[in-house]
Amino acid sequence: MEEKAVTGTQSIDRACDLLIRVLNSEDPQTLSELVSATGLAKGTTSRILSALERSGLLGRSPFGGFEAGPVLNQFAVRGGAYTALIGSLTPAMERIADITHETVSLAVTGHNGIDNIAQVEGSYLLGSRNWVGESVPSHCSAAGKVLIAFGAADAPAALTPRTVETITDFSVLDTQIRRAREVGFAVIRNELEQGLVSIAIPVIGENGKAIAALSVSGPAERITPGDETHIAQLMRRELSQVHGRQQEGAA
Amino acid sequence: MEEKAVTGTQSIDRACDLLIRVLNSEDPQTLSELVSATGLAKGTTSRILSALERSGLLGRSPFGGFEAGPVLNQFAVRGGAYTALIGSLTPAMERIADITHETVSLAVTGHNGIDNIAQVEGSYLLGSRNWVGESVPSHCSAAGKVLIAFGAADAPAALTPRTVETITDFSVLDTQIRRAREVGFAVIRNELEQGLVSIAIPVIGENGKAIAALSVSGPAERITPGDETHIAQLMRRELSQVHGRQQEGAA
DNA sequence: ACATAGGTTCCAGATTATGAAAATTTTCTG
DNA sequence: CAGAAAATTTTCATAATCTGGAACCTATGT
Repeated sequence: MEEKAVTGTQSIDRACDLLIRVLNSEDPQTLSELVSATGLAKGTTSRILSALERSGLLGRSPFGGFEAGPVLNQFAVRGGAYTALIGSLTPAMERIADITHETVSLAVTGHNGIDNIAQVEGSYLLGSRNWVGESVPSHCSAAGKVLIAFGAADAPAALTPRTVETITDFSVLDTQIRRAREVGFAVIRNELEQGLVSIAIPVIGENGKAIAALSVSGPAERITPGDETHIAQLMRRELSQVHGRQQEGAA
Repeated sequence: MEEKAVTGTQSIDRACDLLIRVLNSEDPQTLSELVSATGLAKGTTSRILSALERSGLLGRSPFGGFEAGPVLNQFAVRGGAYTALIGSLTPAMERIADITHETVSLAVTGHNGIDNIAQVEGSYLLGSRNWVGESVPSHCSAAGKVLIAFGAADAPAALTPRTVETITDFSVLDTQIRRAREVGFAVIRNELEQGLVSIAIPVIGENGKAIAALSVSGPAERITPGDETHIAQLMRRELSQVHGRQQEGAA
């Protein structure tokens, strides 16, 4: 289990870390904040950030902090790799939301967990907030379980608990994964957040592998254990009516 | 005129260059392609790309090439810094397109030229294609001239010609910039592409400086020199009706 | 005007990135 | 399917590059 150390890229690893920290921060990050967050030397940090700024990957907020630069903002405007997938599935997601009145989400395997890439709100007032752009651990999300079950994601190295009901035992997780593979859907109930229930099915790409997960989420009071199979079937039905290929998938 | 060499970031500069090349390519880029494009050693390139992939900034296409990774795709889904600006100006752009029947574009100062970040099509069949996500040099676009005139962009170091009518003389450009500052709009006519006319006005931010440029583009046969002032006035009128602040601007 | 915090530049030193070549994997091709 | 060719990754000795502490700026606030 020895983490084989990768060498020859210290400065690049540091630069990537800094860049990603800035991209994942809501507000511009100052040099000092990044210095204390990373523990790097002030001079080193300044030099790396300047290089990233020079390349246009980072930019400076008018009030003096680092933020995403023109190159990446331009990239965002062009729309990332998920655009085609989201576009092809949005109609189905809207129909599912219409029928269930619950929030419908689309997620893919991200670099560090499961990335939520699209969401359609249900009509209930009490529902999930918008978590597009956020990531969750794979072991405590329905989408994550389904993506693991269908070979598109890995379980995290450590099963960090989010609630008292979060799965923290690999054998339990494994059992659920196997069951998900059998029945074709996965569920979480109070495992990510108290009172939150979510049911997910895989979105299968042209190569027969899962490329994303479609899920319905709502409060445990509304979505009973008896509803789970029904909701999964509903999602499968609507998904099967998505005509044509879903464009190139996303990892 | 000596380019003062920046030192201490060779590897990071190379990594940024590789990353940006991949992001700006339509198709996944293979190692070999990137090696010959950059002239770097094979081993070095492989090592740097692996580091970028490890961080999630880059990913591997199923067919074996480098493409934007999950971290950046997730960033794109969240919507970049321009989202608020585009959102607040889209209604005005649509009204302008309705009235003129021509294509209306929004551009900001990018890292290497002028970046087109939004576009509304006119009703004419003959019109500009969608160039959202692309960049043009500042000296041969109307948006670029206006952004230079209002202090939001710089002229390129070299005035590379795009057509026989492209301005290649700094004194001519300077005269036009000064004129643009006086009349409040800028024009290109056959300077970016034969037959293409574009008229741009600045979008002024809260701090009184230009943050973007709004432009109308169409064929020279339809947009005569006599129309220029008229179109600029129309744009200014619609822009002035954008209620409220335009959110935080973009550099 | 002074002090303070935040940021940049400098420089000697050794850790770190480099690139040629070998090893490995993948992709053609007959 | 084998065997060759191409593409990619890994290895390793070398020195060039990056590092980090301290000095040096420059805003901001008192």
